[in-house]
Parts: sequence; C-alpha cells; structure tokens
Amino acid sequence: MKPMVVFDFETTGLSPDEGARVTEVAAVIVQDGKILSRYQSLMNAGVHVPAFITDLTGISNAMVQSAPSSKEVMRELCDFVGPLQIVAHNASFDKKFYEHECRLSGRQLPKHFACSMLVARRLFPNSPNHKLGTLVNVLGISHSGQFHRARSDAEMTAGLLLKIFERLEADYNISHPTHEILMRL
DNA sequence: TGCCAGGCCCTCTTTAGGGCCTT
Repeated sequence: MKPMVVFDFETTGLSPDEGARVTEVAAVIVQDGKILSRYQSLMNAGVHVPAFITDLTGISNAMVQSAPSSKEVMRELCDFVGPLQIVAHNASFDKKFYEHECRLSGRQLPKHFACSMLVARRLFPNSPNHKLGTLVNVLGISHSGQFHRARSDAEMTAGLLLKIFERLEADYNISHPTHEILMRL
C-alpha cells in the first residue's frame, strides 16, 4: 500500500476564526501495518495559551515560548508530509488549522484529508462513541496512557488506522486500502 | 437582546435541526 501520514494538532482553542493557533504538531508515516517515521514539535505562534488548555494538554506558555516559530515548524511539517495523503481524527478540525497555518506561513495548502472518526463510525458502529480515547480502549490499541498530546494522539490515530485496515480486509476483502477508499466509506 | 466553531452525519430530512468530535 501507499504510505499515508497520520497527524494531530494541539491548539489554543477550537477555531482559527476565533484566534486559536497551533501549539504542537505530530505526524507519523504509516505503511504496511507499521509506523515508518515520526515528526513532532511544539510551536510558538506568539499567542497566549489559556489555562484550561494547559490543564487539558499539559502544554504551558513557557513551553511554547521556547519552541520554534510557527513558520519554521510548518516548513518542517510540510517537508515531512510531502506529497503523501493525510489522515486525522475528526479531520475537519485539523484541516482548518492546517490550512490556516499554511496560509500564514506562505506554504502550499494540503490536499484531501481522510477522517478516521467518520470511517470508525461506519466500521465500528457498536462503539459507545467515536472519541479517539474510547476507540483506543474498545479496540485494544496499545498506547502510552497520555492523551491530548500531539505525538501520543497521532500514534493512537495511526493504531486506529491499522485497526481500520484490518476490518476492511476481514469484512470487505479489501487487502490494499487506499486513501480514496477511506474517503468513500 | 441574545448569541457566539463548524463540518459532517443522521433522521421524526431535504423549505431542518440536533448530536458528535476536535482544542
């Protein structure tokens, strides 16, 4: 199968239209049932991190103030992603931040995003809900125990993607899943 | 005055509304 990039943003809020910015990004490249490589960085976008975000993520103002600039991180992220196709959990959220940060950094906008949450709703309808943390527990995906940090969330989403591939092969006889198949489910 | 994200999905739908999920 072609490799895909699974990534996750931590941010200061829910919408860039309200001034929220990215505080941390992580991305992993997945191919043939394995994580091939990883990228992770805190990001200094020059904005205040609200206290409730620090409580949620553990990411503080001091941490982002000593981090590389948003422009530098977006350059590294776009170089890491390259032409690969992208997967994220609740991809509409990450996509709007990706587009916003690319626009601010003068980078090329990403292409289509496949959404592991939408696919999981189709393939795992009996899960009590389709939050990433719930799916990880229901499907027995190994994890570090840390949530709401970009690297751990990206790796859990990658684990979810591999479970999705297993289900596609077992139930739909799809042994070579593509990004297009994920987008159509 | 009152409201305040937003894209996607589902259904008691389509001339709409509410829930989910992300930080």
